[in-house]
Amino acid sequence: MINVIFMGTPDIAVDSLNILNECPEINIKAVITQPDRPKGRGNKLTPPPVKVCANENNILCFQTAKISNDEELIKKLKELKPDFFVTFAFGQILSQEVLNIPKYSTVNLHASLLPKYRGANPIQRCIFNGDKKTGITTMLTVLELDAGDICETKEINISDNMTDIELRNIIKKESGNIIISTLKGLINNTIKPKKQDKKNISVASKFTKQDGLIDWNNSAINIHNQVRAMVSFPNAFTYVNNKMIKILETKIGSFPSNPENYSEIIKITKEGIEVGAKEGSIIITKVKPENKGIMGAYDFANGAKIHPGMKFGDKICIKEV
RNA sequence: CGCGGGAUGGAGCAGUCUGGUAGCUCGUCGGGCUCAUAACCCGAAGGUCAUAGGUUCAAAUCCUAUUCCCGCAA
Repeated sequence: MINVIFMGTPDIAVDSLNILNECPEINIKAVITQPDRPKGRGNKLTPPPVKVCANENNILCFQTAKISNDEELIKKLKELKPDFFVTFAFGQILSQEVLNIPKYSTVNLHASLLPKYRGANPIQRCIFNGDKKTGITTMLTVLELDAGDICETKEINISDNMTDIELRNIIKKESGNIIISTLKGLINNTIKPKKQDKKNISVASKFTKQDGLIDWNNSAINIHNQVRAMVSFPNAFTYVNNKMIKILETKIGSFPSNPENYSEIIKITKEGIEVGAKEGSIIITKVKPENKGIMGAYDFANGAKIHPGMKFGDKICIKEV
């Protein structure tokens, strides 16, 4: 029996926790997650998804804002005598004292092919950059962020229209199996962790609201990648009639590049609103206007009286951030 | 009680301030034109205006309460 303590927070980690929990050779001694946070409309206190999952499965669950300073929790963790810590999107940096607790090691799941895209936002960044493939990596956790030796990797192909939500769901489903095989491999000594290739290191930072503003002087393919990388957050957006609209889904259009028509609406069809960009055009197919729900671009054009010849991005007034 | 927007035929919206015949762009159905069409022309069906009370001769519109949906900020 392998004794594991699982550390994670958001939804993407929930499947892995479930799969580990169902594995007969693995015993989850406890789950560590972030505290409940005020969230959404009305600032309601919301528990992290991993906590909800732990409660449903009657797994011991601790919440802490900073594990490396939580002497009481560290003491409890030592008493549980875990073989491994497994971390996945935990959102906290572990101290050396914490890393020393498990009998074998701390294993981290990371949603990229390390050493590419170290850091907080590997899933969205690889789509944003137009990559054709990414993957999942298991690694030994060290003090430096995502710099530990690599245990196993699994490659995932990114299709041309895949969104960050779709990619996240794939990773969510796949990651449970790779972590189990890594734990077994480490115990049986069939996995020999390898150093990361320092030449290929890159860091993936989080997006801010401002990263969502569409630059219509950008190429059609770059705008398309921006839109599909940001569907969950913060959303690609532009302005029309002095109102903000979020753009949730696009296709590459067929109109040729013409510096005169950057940001101009070329035509409106049932398929969507076609807009000029550098190196091609973009067909907007799904939008979310200010204070409205998600709707088809054609429906939006009907109601909001959008016509060819109008331009996106006019009358922009962005508040200082 | 963090701030704010919204609910009107099948879809997206206007009308509400200033109460008085249910409107716009589409969709659907029927007909016409066309080699043809996501185009154009003619006609039709389809709405307890979120719910419950109140004010009024009269409420989508004003007042009160309720439900549901959404944006922003953290």
